[in-house]
Amino acid sequence: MPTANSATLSASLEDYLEAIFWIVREKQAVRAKDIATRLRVGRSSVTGALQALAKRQLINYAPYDVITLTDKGQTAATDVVRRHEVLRDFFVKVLAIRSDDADEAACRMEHAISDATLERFVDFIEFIEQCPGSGSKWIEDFKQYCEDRTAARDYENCVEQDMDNLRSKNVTDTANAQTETTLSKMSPGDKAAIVKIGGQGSIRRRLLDMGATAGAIVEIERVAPLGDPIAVKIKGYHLTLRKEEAERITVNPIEN
Amino acid sequence: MPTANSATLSASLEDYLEAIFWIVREKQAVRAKDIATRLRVGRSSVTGALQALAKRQLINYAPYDVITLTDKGQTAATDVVRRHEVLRDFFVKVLAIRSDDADEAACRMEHAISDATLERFVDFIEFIEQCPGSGSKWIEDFKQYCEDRTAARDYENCVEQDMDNLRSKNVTDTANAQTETTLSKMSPGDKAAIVKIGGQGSIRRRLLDMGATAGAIVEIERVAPLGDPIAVKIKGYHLTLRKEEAERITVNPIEN
DNA sequence: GTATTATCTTTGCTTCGCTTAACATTCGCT
DNA sequence: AGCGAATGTTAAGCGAAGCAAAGATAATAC
Repeated sequence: MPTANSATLSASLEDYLEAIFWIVREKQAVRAKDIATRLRVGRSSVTGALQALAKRQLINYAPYDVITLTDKGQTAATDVVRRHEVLRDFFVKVLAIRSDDADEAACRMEHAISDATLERFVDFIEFIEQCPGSGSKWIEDFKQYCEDRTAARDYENCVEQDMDNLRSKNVTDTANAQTETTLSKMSPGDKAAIVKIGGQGSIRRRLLDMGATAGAIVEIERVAPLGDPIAVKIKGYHLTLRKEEAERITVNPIEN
Repeated sequence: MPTANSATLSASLEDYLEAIFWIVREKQAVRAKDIATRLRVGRSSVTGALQALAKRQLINYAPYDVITLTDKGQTAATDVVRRHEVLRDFFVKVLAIRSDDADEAACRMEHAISDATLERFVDFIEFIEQCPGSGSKWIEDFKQYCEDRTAARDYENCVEQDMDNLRSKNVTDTANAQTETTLSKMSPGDKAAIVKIGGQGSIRRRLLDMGATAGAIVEIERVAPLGDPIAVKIKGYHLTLRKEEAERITVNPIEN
């Protein structure tokens, strides 16, 4: 039943195809050695992969002969390369990730992304580039914000200074300092930016460890009947806080 | 050399761990059957995976006994789940992907994302939620833009109307209609928004097929000495245009 | 308290992707 | 031309992940 033929290409074979694509660009001929070096794989593995690709009619292959992409292979390779480049572009242009890190990340994710998702990434990048007025300035802000945060994280007790940083820059400039409240007063679905984490229990430690310094967003997920265990999400982490802990956390509600 | 023990967890084992995590949440006890159903896998495969997880001290497992996560397993599972949720949140909140599609996409990508990249996603989501003033309105615009585009794509000759759409909404509101030029006049590194694709050669067809309607961004990559073959990138596709083809494409340059 | 059913586990097999070691071929040099 | 080095291929084998079928155990029914 499981025909190993056309339908889908394994991540591994996609990598080989991609490698061939690039080597064709860089050099004239494609040698197995180059593929092996590029993919950090034994030469014999390359032979195996080439045979698999040939069986799928993606490359023209005969032992000891030069390797070329068939039309079908060219199409498939182009597709993989596009996925890679779209992801890398996104990482670089939007997430402000260093170019080589972005490349590596793209390499790993390119095999897992769905068509629909990929197109959304494309649209997103395009949208940003179309909006020099608001969009790219906004992205610039984000990049700046990334740098500040990373820098700030190195300090131990960075709560106050982070707060200042954020207040002055990114948070809405309308004066909402008056709306400050504590986490214990919020309801499920609400979001808030952390202003200050009081107390010094293990919770505080844990929050700081996960990077929940001032400015981080807390989302209230569930509040138990008496308001005691409060389930929140912060930086993607789910966390359950005691009411007394939540009371020591000053936040700035965000209108939805 | 390749120790199969602690260091990294295969994508498959991460899936099992994640499944256990969720089943613990939903039901009381974790039964192998549930895992099998959830992961669409034979029961015997589950046994195998459980043994592998037990060997890595991630679960407490004895034949025919109930399954629980060890502390280490709990940590590992939480980590996987966080990756999943961060990605899903990003897909839903930023890319405006339907919730269940987002879930599926996250499921596939969660095993491939690096720590650094994940944190950037977290920061990005946080940044958006912190900026109700500019950020989320801007994201709303993007969502709107996505819908418009998808709708518009259904038409055959949607160039003109797409153009109107974009002009009135997202493109900078300063009057830059005067700066229109043709693709053949741009230099490497330049970016431009497509205004109109003239002619009716196969290139036009190809451009439309890849979704390069008006508003799409073209990036000039290389221009040959006499300006004849022009290499461009559009929607992630690399494309080589003849000069005469490029002359028929009206564009709106984007200042860098 | 047994009998039936549902659920696990074991066994044995397949595929994939990789490895090392040995063998084959081609290339480059004199 | 011929020899050695570089490169490519085959063979054997390993671990991961999956499957089906058969055996073992637990849960339930009667």
